[in-house]
Amino acid sequence: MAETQQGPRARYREQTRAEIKEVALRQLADGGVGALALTRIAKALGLSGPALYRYFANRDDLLNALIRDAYDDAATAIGEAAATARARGPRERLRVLAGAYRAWAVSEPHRYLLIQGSPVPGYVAPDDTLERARAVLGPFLTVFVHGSPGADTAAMVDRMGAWLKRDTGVASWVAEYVPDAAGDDRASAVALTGAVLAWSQLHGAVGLEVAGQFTGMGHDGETLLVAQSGMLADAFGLE
Amino acid sequence: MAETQQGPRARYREQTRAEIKEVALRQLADGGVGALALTRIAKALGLSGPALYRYFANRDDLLNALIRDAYDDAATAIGEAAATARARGPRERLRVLAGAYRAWAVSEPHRYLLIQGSPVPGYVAPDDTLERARAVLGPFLTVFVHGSPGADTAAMVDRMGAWLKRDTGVASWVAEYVPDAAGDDRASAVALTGAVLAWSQLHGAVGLEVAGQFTGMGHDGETLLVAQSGMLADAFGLE
DNA sequence: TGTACATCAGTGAACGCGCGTTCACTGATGTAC
DNA sequence: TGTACATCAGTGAACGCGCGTTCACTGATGTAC
Repeated sequence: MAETQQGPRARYREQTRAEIKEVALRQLADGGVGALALTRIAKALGLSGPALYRYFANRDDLLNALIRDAYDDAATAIGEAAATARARGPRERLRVLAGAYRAWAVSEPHRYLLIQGSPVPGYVAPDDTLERARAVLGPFLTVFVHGSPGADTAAMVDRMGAWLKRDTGVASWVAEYVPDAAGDDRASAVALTGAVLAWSQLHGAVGLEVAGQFTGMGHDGETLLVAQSGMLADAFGLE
Repeated sequence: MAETQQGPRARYREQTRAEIKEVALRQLADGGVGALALTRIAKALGLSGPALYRYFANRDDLLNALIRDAYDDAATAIGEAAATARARGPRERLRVLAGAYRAWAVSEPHRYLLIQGSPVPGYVAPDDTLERARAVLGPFLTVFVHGSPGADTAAMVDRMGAWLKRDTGVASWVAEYVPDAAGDDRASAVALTGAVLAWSQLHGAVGLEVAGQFTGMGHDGETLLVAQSGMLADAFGLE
């Protein structure tokens, strides 16, 4: 936003920050979170260790930045898919969104693991994480608003309804993505139920694929996704 | 098996090994895989560091043992649930198995993460891991043998059928758990499809719950599972 | 346009830490005759 | 039952390593007048 007002120094600074994150991601890619080491990043960039502290307060600060970026990137990918499929029916929109989610995760598994993998011990997520995570899931809400879930899902819809009543943050999030459900408690709860179910299914399929559990089966991450989103669409009577 | 033939020395050795694993699990529980440190385990047991090398060749060896145990424990839990529900219909059996899977995972999240979490970087799984993982999933095969999956799942059934033809290991695994499908390629593929779908769904639900993503929603791990297994049962026309 | 000053990037030395692992050893426990 | 020997648990010292982070500093770049 204020970028154009920044002098060359600030621009150079931003660039170096980007380079640091780039190297950090490469380390993450071939060594996991444990392999993220400031000293090694510095060396890779031809800098001395302490120089990095000009750009990030400490290791956790860098980790935070990477996580924020990952969420934002994922949200963008999902958002674009949602925009593309806006005119389609809910059933196909679900498939497109699921495909976009998987595509992003599979193309950069280490970033997916960063935001959805095992909780990093000792790491405390910053406050805005929740908001960013919601930006990723938001488009899924729109798929299910007009769905009518079956008997097995009834209990979950009730729970989600209660949650909406209790937590104004969630309520306004739902309202933001599905404004046509404003005031309709039932529709909001249904949308939320569908989104959480979709999230759970996606995490299962993508998490297993990323962990390499499907190797040898014949590449079926996409096939699995089609089967799953079909099931979910059926369960909500989507067209 | 040969336990009764072992002298007191061997028995004592087994006991110390167990104590080491116990402390290791405690470390895992409150610090993740990165917190597993031989020297700290030794200190906790009142031993010097090098003493541990009498019991485990190195850190990876200990990790292997923990992973093996976790798989075996999970397999036992699922196996017992399967035995309990043997007389029930497939729909309810699925729910019971899913509940048992979740119960085990939630009661010891660190062990679940050990076998299903992010791949540990640099760690190479031993050969018998596959076999143990199959022991966990085996009972799920029996649920779906006589199911008739819908259109969206057709492609996946085909893939699984091809996999069964290609990989004799999988084929014999399926044959072991669902002997009544012997020679019936279609039924075997259907059973395998259902099991993989169930696995994926369970991993999603349990993985998110274990990562703490559901906190604040009101405890709905079980509700989610009921919704999911209901959907899956519907998709396969289970009774 | 030139000068004085402030800001900022980056350095090198140093800190304390905990880690996995090896080695040569001591002393207790079990085994063979 | 007693003795000689082999086996095994455990120790303490030591290794090299890479880590995050602090500190006092140098030199270049930007800014104000």
